[in-house]
Amino acid sequence: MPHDLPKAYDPAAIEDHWAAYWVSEKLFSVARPEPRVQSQSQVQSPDGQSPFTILLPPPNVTGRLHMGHMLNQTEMDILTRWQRMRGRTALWVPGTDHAGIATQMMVERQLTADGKTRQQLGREAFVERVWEWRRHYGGAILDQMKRLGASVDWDREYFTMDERLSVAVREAFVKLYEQELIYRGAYIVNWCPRCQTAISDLEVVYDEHKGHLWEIKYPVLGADGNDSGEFITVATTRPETMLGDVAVAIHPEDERYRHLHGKSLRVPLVNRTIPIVLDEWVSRDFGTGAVKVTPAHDPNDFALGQRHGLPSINIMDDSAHMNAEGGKYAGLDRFAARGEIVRDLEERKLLAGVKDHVHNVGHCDRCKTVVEPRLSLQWFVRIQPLADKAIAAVKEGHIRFTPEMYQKTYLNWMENIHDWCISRQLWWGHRIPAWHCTACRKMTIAREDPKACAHCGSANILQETDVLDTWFSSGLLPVSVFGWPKLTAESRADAAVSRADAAVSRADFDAFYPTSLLVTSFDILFFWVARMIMLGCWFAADIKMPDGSPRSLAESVPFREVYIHALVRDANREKMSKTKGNVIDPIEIVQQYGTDAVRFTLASMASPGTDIAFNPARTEGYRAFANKIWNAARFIFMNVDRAAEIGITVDRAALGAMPTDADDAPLEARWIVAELHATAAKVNQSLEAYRFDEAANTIYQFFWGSFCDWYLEIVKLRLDFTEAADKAATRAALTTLVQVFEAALRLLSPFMPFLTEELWHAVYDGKPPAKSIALTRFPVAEKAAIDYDAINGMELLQRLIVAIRALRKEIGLEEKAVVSVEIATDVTYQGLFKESEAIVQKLARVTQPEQVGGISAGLAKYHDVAFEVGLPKPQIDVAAERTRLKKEIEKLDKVIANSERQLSNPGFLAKAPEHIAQGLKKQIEEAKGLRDKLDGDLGSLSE
RNA sequence: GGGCGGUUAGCUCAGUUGGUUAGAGCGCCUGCCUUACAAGCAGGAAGUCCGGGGUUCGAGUCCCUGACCGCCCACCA
Repeated sequence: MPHDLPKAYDPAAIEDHWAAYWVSEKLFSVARPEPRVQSQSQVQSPDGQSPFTILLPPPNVTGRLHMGHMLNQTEMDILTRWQRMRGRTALWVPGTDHAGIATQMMVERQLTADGKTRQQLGREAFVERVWEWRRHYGGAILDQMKRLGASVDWDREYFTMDERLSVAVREAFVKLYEQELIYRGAYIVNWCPRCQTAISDLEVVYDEHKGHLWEIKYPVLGADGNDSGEFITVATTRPETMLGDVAVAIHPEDERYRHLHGKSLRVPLVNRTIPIVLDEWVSRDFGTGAVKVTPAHDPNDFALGQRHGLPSINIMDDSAHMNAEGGKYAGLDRFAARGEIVRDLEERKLLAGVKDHVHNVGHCDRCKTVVEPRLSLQWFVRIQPLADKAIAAVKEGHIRFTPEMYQKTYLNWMENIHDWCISRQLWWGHRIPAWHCTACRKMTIAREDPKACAHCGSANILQETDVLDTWFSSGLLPVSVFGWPKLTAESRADAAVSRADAAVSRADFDAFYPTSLLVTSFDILFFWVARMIMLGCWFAADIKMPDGSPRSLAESVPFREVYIHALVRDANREKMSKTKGNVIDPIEIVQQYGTDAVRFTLASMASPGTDIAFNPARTEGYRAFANKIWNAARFIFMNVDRAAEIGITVDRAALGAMPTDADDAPLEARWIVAELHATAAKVNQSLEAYRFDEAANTIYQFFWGSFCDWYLEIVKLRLDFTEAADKAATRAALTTLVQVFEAALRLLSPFMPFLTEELWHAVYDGKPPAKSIALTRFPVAEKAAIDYDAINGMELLQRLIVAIRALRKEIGLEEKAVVSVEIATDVTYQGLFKESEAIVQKLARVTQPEQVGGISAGLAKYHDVAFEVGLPKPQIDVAAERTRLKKEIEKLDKVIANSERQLSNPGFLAKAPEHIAQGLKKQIEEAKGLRDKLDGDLGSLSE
C-alpha cells in the first residue's frame, strides 16, 4: 500500500533522503545562460519575469552552523523557493569565506598543539597547511546547510580564495591604485598584539573598563635648561606611554598655564626634553587641562603631533612589549611596564594623584586582546569617492532597506566614514600585489606578477608581505561571482582568458547582476553590506549594459533590496555564547524536532526589528503542527484508498492548480476553497513584505484551524462509500478534499520543504507531475474565487456549533451524550441552519435540531446576536451561571454605554464616516437585544 | 556625547493609512482514548495596551514628556 504512512510523523525517517535527493538531482541548479551572439535582452524566466538572484552571506570556512545561520538560511530559502514557485528563475549562490584571521588562528592553534609555530614552518608551508585544512574540513558548514534543505545552486559554490575570485581581488586593488584611491602610509592603526596585525576600526569592540586616571608631574625647565622647581601635572589613563611622549599640550586660552607658554619640560624617567604646545583640541575641564602627547600610540596625539610637527616615538614592538626606546623598561609587557612606571613615579614623588576612572577600552573583535593604537605602515582605501556613490545609490532609492530604519543607520555611517585600512599582517589571505624594489625603493603594482621593477628595471624586487582584509574580497562577491573582471577578452585583466570564457562570464553577469536581494544580519551591515555597495557601485559602473549602453547607478548596485533580520537569542533573551553555555546547536535541535519544525519556528518568530528568543517549547508546537498535517494526509489517503475500492477515483489532472468550486457544492466545500484563496492571497502579500511571521501564522491557522478542525470533520459526512451512496457527490467531495490539500502543501512547502515533499509525492502515489514540489507553482488567489457568502455562512454555522458545545459543557452534559436541541433564529438564517443540520448534529452531538420561534421554557439557553439555542436538562450550577450572566451583561453594558456616548456626540455624527456610524448603531441594537435576553435569563434564574 | 529600537495576557510575540467588544502560540483550568492525529479533541479563565499630558468625534495606533530595558555609532587624555 503506497499510502500506508506511520501513525506519527518521524522527520528523521525522511529528511536525509530528500536533502540528498535535492542535491543529487541538481534541482536548484540554474544553467549558465547562453552567451549572447549580439546584444540582446537579459535572460528571462519562462513567463518573462527577471531572475531572482541572491547570494549567501558566506560563512567562515572554519565555522560551525549556528542559529543565526539557520535563521538567515531559512529566510533566504523561503524566499527563494517562493520565487521559484512563482515561476521566476531563482538562483541562490552559496560559498564560504576564507576568513583571514579566524582561519589563521585556528591552524596556528593546531600547530601549537604539535609544538610548532608558523614562523618555524615558513610562509609557504604554512599557507599550504591552511589549504590542506580547508580541503579536509572546509566543506563542513555547507554540508550542514545541505542537511537543512537550502535550495541553493551547488554547481556555483565559491570560496573567496578561489582563483577566479582572486583575480577579481587583484583587479580591484590594481584599479583602485591606478585611480589613486589606494595609498600606503604610516598612520595610527588599531593593532592587535596577539594577532600581530592591524585591524580596521570596525574590528575593535569597546568595553567599559574601570581604570584609573594617573596624574603625573612633569618638571618645567628653566631658562638654564635645568628643573625650575615648578611642575605641570598631566592626567593619563596609560602612564606607560609617557616613554614615547614628545610634548605636553595645553589650551591656548587656559589662564592657569599662560605663564608656561613657550617653556620646555622634562619627561620623568626618560629625561627627554619636550616642548609645551598650545592646541585648542585640549579641553580645559578634563583632568588637569594638560595632556601628554604620544603620537605613536594615540590617534588624537598623532593628529596633534602632525599639526605641530612633532616627532613620533614608537615604544613598543609587535607584541606590545617595550622596545629599546623604553630604556630600563625594554622587554616588559605594556601592562607590566605600567606597574613599574607608576611605582617609580611614586618613589620620585612625581605622582600627584590617582583617581578612579571609568572609560572604554578597545578590544580585538576576534581574540578580545586590548588593542594597541600603533603607528605603522599600512595600506588604505581613500574611501570618500566610493562612499559618495554608495550614499547616492541608497538616497536615490536604488537600494531599499527593510526594515527601513536601517537606511538611516547605513547613511549615518557612510556619511562619517574614515579611510579603510585594508592591509593585514597575516599569511592567510590575498597577498597585496605590490613589489618593493630594493634598488630604487619604488613600488610596482601589477595584475601579473612582475619580473622586474617597473621603474628601474631591477630584478631585485620583493612582494609585499601583507595580505588584504577579508572583507575586501567578500565585498567584491556580487561582481566577482558572476565573472567580473573576465567579462571581455579584450580587457587587460583577461589577457589569458579565452574569448569563449569571457563570453560565458559576460552572459552570466548580464543575466544575474544586480542581484535581487541580500538577506543578512545587522552586525555585518558595515563590514559587508556597506562594502559591497561601495565596491559594487564602483566597479560595475564600468561594465556596459547588455545592449552596449552605459550602466547607470541604478544598474550598478550589487543588490536592489536588503532585508535585515534580528539576532537569535536563547529563551531568556540572552545572547547565545559559548562561555554562557547557552548555545543551541541547530543540528541538535533539528534532530530533536525535525528541520521543518525548526524552520517554521524561526519563520514564525521573524518579525522585523525584534530579536528572536528561541524557545524549544515553540518548536515543539510546530513539530505537532507537522504531525497534524501528516495525520491529515493519513486520513485523506485512507479515504482515497477506500474510495478506490468502490471505483471512485480522483482525476490527477484536477490537481496542481488552484481549486474552484461550483455554486451548488456543499457549504464546507465552497468555504474551504474560499479560505484557501484568501490564505494564498495573504501569504503572497506577507512574503512580498518579508513578513515571514505573518505568512507562517496564516498558513498555520488555515491548515490547522480551518482545514483540520472544521473542514475535515465536516467532510467525513460526505465520504460515504456504502452501496447507497451518491457516488457523484462522494467523488466531488473527495476531489475537493484532495485538491485543497495538495494546494495547501504547495503553500506550505517553502516553509516546510521536507514534510511537504514527502506528502506531495504520496498524493501522486509515486507518479508526480514534477521531480519535486519545489518545481510546482505556488498558489495564487483568484479574487473571484473568494466566495464571501460561503465564508459568512460558515462563520455563522461555526458560531452555532460552538454555542451548543459551550452550553453543553456549562450544563454538565456528558461528552458523549447526544441530546435534542432547539434553535430560534431570524428567517434569514433558517435556511442555512436547515441545510446544515447534519453538520450540526455531528459536530455538536445533538439530534436533529428543532427550529422554533422561541426557546421552550425550562431549557438551558445560549444567546447570540443571530440566534438562540436551547438544550434540555438544565442541571445548572445556578450561582456560577448567575456570575457568568452578570459578567456578560456587564460587558455588554459597557459596549452599549461606550457606543451611545459616541453616538450622542454631535462631532461624531458630523465627522465620522458613514459605515462607522452605521456599524455602531447596529452594534448597539444587537448588544441591547442580547442584553435584554440575558437579563431575562438572569431573572428566571433568581426565582 | 550622538542616534535608534522596545515596553500589549503568566511567557514569547502580532496588531496595516487612528474606527465598531485588542489577537495568536505556549502555559494554565475543566471534560474527553469521538476509529487521521493524546505531538490529539472540546470548552474556559486570563490584559490599567509602561506612567503623565496633548491632538481628535474617536488613540494600543499620532504628538510631547518621564521611567525602565536593549542596541548602534563616537572614543577627551
